Amino acid sequence: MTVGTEEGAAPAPSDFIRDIVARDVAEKRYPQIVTRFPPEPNGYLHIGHAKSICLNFGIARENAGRCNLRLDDTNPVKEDVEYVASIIADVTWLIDGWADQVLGLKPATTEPYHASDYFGPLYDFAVELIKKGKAYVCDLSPEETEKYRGAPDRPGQDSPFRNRPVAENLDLFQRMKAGEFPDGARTLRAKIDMAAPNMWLRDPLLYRIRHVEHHQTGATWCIYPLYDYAHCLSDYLEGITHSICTLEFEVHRPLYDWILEQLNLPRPLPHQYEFAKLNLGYTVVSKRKLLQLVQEGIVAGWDDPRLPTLSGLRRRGVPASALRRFAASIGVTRYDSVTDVALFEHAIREELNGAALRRLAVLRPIKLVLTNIPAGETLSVEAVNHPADAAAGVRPLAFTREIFIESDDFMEVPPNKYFRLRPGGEVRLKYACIIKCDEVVKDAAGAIVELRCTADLDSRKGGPNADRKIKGTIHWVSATACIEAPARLYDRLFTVAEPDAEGAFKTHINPHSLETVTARLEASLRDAQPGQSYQFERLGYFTLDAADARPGQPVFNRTLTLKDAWTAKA
RNA sequence: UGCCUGGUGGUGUAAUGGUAGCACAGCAGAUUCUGACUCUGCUUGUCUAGGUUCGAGUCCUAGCCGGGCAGCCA
Repeated sequence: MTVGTEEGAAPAPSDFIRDIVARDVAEKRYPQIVTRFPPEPNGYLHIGHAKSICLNFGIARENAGRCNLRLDDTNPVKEDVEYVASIIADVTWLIDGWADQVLGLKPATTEPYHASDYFGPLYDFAVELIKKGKAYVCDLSPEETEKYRGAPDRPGQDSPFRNRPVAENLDLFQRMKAGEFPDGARTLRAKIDMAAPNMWLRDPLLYRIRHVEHHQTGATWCIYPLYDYAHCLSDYLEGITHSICTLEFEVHRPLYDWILEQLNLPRPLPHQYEFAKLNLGYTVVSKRKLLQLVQEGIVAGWDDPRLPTLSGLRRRGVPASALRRFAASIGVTRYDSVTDVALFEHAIREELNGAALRRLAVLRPIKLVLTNIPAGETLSVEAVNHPADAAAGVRPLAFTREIFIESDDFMEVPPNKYFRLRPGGEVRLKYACIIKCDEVVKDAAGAIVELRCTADLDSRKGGPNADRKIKGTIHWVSATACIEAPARLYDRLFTVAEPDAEGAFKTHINPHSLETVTARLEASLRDAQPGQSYQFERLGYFTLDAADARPGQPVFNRTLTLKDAWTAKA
């Protein structure tokens, strides 16, 4: 098998974040570059996360650094272990053979880091903030808190609890932790500035009370830190140097820096940098919307091959290397763009063209009888497994009197420049020989029943007519030696490039995003291997469906069609 | 009418005061036992207006347009 070469094909990626890292390396600001990928376990990872994973792990591998996988699990109400398992599987798959050597896990384990690992130290830091007069316990209700916050163009008001004495704050916070108060009764807030133009500096909440069990820490805690408080300190505790996130966190950066500053921690401190998240045409990349598609049964599950989830893409047959190649090709900027799916499809085709074994299969068959081959006779022809890789070898193909060809490959009244089969016309059967169409047999209703043709057996490889020039070459399978299997033909899930432009993405669902046909396949495909890509020649790339295929009973998913310059025009 | 941030061909990106380049897509052609792959060529761009400068996509000013921010979500 030929492998993809996305790392060798492109120059080392360069972008504004890597420029910053390079500068920090040159100035020796850190002993080692350490990044992190911090998903919240409340959903499945998607192609947008792949961009972030490739960025963070890429920077680590280019700088002999480390990238920690960290589950950002500070909100037990929304999170679940189901998601933890899928996240680990997806990240492992995506970086395997590429950046697995820089994957940071908890020391001496195969466990990823968890923000919940730090609940203890985080509590201690909070006590310190209180002692410094930088945080206070607030008794305002959620509604009152919102009211006091003001609005972007209007300053907020100080909470009446803002100037509580340190001793009282300490006592109250300890009692919050001890479970003395119900959910929502009190919070711990940073004491910053209720008139700050940046809303996130208006005494942001640090801790809230939630009497729920956590999937990692059980019933140990009933107060849970909020993102802004937990994230910067988790970064600090892990020795993260470059904390890379998406643009919507930009307004949080002053708070990230503020918390670390107040604690007077030994330097160097981590720094946050933001980049634009991925938007991809003809799909949605948002956990919330993906969840909706799954829950409403619009797709079959998180790993539905039509979804841009990593598990869906994997099941569809998209190799991890194609995702990496794609990520490298789109770059990293602060410009909020919509990437053309063509860029993604190109990356997939680049990888698959090199990696896929060639096979013959017919999706929509027409029967074709070669009248000069006796019934019951089986000729054998040789087919190559990969035209650009002789080491991939050859295989025999059964060639018989009755075969199937693709219905698209015959037209009674063809348009100009159609160089497939037509009445009285000739075409080459790939790897076999040239045939001539003598007769079109129809039923009473006028539908084509079969084509009767003559084979020029001298035009087989090595024969006297082997080099006869014929414009068209089509694929085929033996009608008597083929096998049948379901082939799932996927198309884009949405009919428009920006399904969520008006916020009603579900009105643009493509009703034809999945068509299942019974394909006729060359017999060797009975033993198709899981995880292997196959190019059904002239049709596209296919792979075994990991969930539904059984040994000897293949089920194929179409990853992607081949580029098609003919039907695009016709 | 608050704050932050961004605008380079159809799309994604590069150019860090000095020839606007690359990839994708599109178009045309060559090649082809895959109308694929490969190869060749072509079309298309610096949001606007001023200013600084020998020279501006880049610096300055003003405007226009887009994104983000008012969860006890992340």
